[in-house]
Amino acid sequence: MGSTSDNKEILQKAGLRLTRQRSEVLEVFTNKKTALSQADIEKVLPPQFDRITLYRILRSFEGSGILHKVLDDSGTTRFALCGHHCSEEEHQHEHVHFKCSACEKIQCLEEVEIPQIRLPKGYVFTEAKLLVEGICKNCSESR
Amino acid sequence: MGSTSDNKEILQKAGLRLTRQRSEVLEVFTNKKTALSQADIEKVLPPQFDRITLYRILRSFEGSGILHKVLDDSGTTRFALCGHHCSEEEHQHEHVHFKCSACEKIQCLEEVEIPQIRLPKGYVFTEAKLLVEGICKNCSESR
DNA sequence: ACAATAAATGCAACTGTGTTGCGGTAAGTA
DNA sequence: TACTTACCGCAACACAGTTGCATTTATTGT
Ligand SMILES: [Mn+2]
Ligand SMILES: [Mn+2]
Ligand SMILES: [Zn+2]
Ligand SMILES: [Zn+2]
Repeated sequence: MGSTSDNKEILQKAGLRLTRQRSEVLEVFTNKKTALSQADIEKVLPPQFDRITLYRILRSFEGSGILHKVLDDSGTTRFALCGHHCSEEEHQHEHVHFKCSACEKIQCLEEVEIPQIRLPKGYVFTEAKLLVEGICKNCSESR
Repeated sequence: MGSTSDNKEILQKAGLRLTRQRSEVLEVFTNKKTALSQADIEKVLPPQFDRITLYRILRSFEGSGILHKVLDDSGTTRFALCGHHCSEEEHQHEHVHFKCSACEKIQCLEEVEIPQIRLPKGYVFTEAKLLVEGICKNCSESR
């Protein structure tokens, strides 16, 4: 449950002003625990919430290390809350993203690290992004 | 260099008719060896080439195992040529995709396999897609 | 509490990608 | 060569992404 003071802290740390709109968006992310597309968020936000404002909030959150993009071959961009260690200077996301083919939800598996990759000679490694598809815990248990 | 007979074989195996348009698209993929977005392809194709035709060719190639989608957090879908073992029934892509932050090109590293991932209890593994970012061989050598 | 100021919002307008329907065209086949 | 059906090309539309600019509002200092 994201309290107002939590939101305030998060935004202050990021050097962003605390506005009603940003709080609402943060609420959405702390309630749902999955990666969300802009459309997903719009569905749960009040209908008068401005589309462009949401768009800019998402980008600014991404830039300042509050959210990170999640890879997905569906074509639509999704975002998820960053962990502790992310800042404007550096994002740290060496964890796995899991997409459930039953419920279609994508979640961060913060505890699952991406194994070391051995690249061919000449290639320089910077970062790895791993999407695992399968059946999530929820869906595999509920049957 | 993709010869016409190569193209014919590829399409026949996929159960698709050999048309001028499909040949042209296949040419593009065999010449450039990177993953390509629709916009990338349009740039090199003759300008009168129909956008929707290209769209449908890409989807039908994907469905029949000639092309596969490549994950990318840029938002635009990219495609790359599948290896030998892909068919309409099953795609096999347990290899790494590499995105160069200098030239922005994405290529398949067919020889680099995705390591085994150990998921938390309750999660069922189906498939993994890995994008590695860094500097490609070309860019790291040419300086 | 108030004013100053810089950041953030809201609206309009536009670009580009993705998607479907349908009538015409041409590839495969006998 | 003629037939059948896949494929193409065009029109039209849905929707995500993006920018400029005027207005509002959170923050900071008085
Ligand atoms: Mn994550
Ligand atoms: Mn590949
Ligand atoms: Zn699920
Ligand atoms: Zn490069």
